Amino acid sequence: MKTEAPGNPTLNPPPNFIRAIVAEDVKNGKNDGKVITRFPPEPNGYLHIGHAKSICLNFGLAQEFKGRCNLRFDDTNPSKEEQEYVDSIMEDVRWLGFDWGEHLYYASDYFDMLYEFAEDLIKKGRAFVCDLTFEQMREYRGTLTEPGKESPFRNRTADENLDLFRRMRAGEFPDGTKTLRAKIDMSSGNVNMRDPVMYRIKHEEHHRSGNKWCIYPMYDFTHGESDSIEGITHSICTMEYEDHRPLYDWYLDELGIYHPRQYEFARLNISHTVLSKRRLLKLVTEKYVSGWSDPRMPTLAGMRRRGYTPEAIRRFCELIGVGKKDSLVDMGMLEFCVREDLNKRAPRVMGVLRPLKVVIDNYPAGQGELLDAINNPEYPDAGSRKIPFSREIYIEREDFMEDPPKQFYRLTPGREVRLRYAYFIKCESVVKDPATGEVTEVHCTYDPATRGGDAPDGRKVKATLHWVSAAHALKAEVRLYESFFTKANPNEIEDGKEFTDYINPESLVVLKSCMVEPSLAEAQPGSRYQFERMGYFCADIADSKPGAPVFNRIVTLKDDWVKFQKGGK
RNA sequence: UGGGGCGUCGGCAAGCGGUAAGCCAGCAGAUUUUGGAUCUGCCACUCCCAGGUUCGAAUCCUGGCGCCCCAGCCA
Repeated sequence: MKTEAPGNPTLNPPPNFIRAIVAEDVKNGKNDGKVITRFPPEPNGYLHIGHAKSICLNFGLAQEFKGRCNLRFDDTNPSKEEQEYVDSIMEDVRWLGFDWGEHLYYASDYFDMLYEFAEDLIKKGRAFVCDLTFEQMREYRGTLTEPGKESPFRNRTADENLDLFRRMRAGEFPDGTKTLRAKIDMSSGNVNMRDPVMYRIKHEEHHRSGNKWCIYPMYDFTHGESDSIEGITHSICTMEYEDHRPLYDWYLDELGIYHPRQYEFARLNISHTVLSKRRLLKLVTEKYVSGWSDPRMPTLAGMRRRGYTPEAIRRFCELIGVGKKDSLVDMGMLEFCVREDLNKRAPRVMGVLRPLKVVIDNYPAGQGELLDAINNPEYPDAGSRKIPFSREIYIEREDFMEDPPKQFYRLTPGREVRLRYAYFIKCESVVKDPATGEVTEVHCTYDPATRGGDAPDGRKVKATLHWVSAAHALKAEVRLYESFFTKANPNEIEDGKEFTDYINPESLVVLKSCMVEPSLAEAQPGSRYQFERMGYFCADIADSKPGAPVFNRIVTLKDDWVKFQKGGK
């Protein structure tokens, strides 16, 4: 089968406030005109479309301004992080089309330096070892409206703190018994500044540093320093970190090291899906889906398996823009991006999802012929192919109606329609299951003069149907995917409900007896097609085999008839 | 009577004192061997509200209102 056409080039991204800041800095020669960004995932889950927005922003900025973007794993919590996640993250970033070159980093590689920074702050009297328990610390922290109280351990001498901290590192104390805290301001309106924890004791093996450490630095104490070490110029993160910026700045200032600037943008929300790691993890661990790469998941792995292209996802990230306000982007926007890409790329093919047998009574039995079909009208280079035609064919069940409404102009008793690339056929009679009354077979006659699909006498038909020759058809499994959640925003949960209550029971419908044209026997796993009139489909990466294809529906075609039916009822 | 952020079309989103871009969706029409694609046209006298400054405000000021985030030894 023909390979798909090349993807759409990425267009110039529209302006946004972060690009404007970066452009201004470059213009003013700040940081010697260099732009160094970073994408800093924690390896505790799979990347999703929300991460794609951040990846496109960070790597996109680096590309545009001839700088670079580092991939840095923010792996400071050994209890949640795993190698499986770092592997998947690297695979997904590459698949999306970005390259970090040599610049792969791990926060855990900075543990030695971070430790020295911590000792430095202790010596400067800006950090202390605290013996408060979990519960006590919560009490001392105060509330959102009341200031906190200072820890009774806050005034230990630098020497004592140093000794204690070294002994923490040496493993002398059990988990949870001591922390290293920054000495800032317990009465700050910003809770992050109320003597935040810098290090905690965790006698746990780390996926990279093994058992070297039993104390691990907190995010706030790690992130800014990591940015500083790497010479990051613009540290871009999501809005919820805005409250952390004063702390980010405090550490860097107290340490007196290179000070990148942090900027925040609003995270992505898309309708009819969830994008929180906690919820995605729940869907996986509680088996609501088959795994992180279930085609219904908004993970990059899921979208890849479903058949989404990296080009479509990048285009989407470009279209939605970057701002600071909460938003809920319509899933239709993402679907538009895949259709836009696949329309130009995907080879056309015929496949009948719910077969209805049609017998062409005046076509000679035992005879057949090969007809020409264009592979992609949007991409002439894709050429054409031959498809077999014979007396018995399958058409889509929904393309025939015995008693149709006026607006239905497909096959119906007495009506003539076109079989794509084949002949005009006219319905003469139907045979029904006597028990159920269901139409099991449609009998037609064809007009030999209309071979190829045009009537020499200029006769017109209203509809063109896709079909597949019964004798030559290849049986295929097709997985129809629909909106994962029934509610536009599954994060808005009514009392007594859970977000999982909004999962669409029809988000996956498996059709085992589809009939597709024989050329699909060679469909390579991962290859994408447009099944004419039905949508875009992708041969499943895991389950599709030559001769026994399995297709995932990526997205339907826009369909005015479906729209009409929905609106009309 | 804590701190931070945000409010421009049904959904995204430009706009940065000179009189509301664009995209998605929707609607109407043309065209069509995919009810696809393509093409045309329509779709915010108005920018959360109220005052004020100004010749002139979505843009500046004041005061309201609404929404989001923060009290992990998570990131």
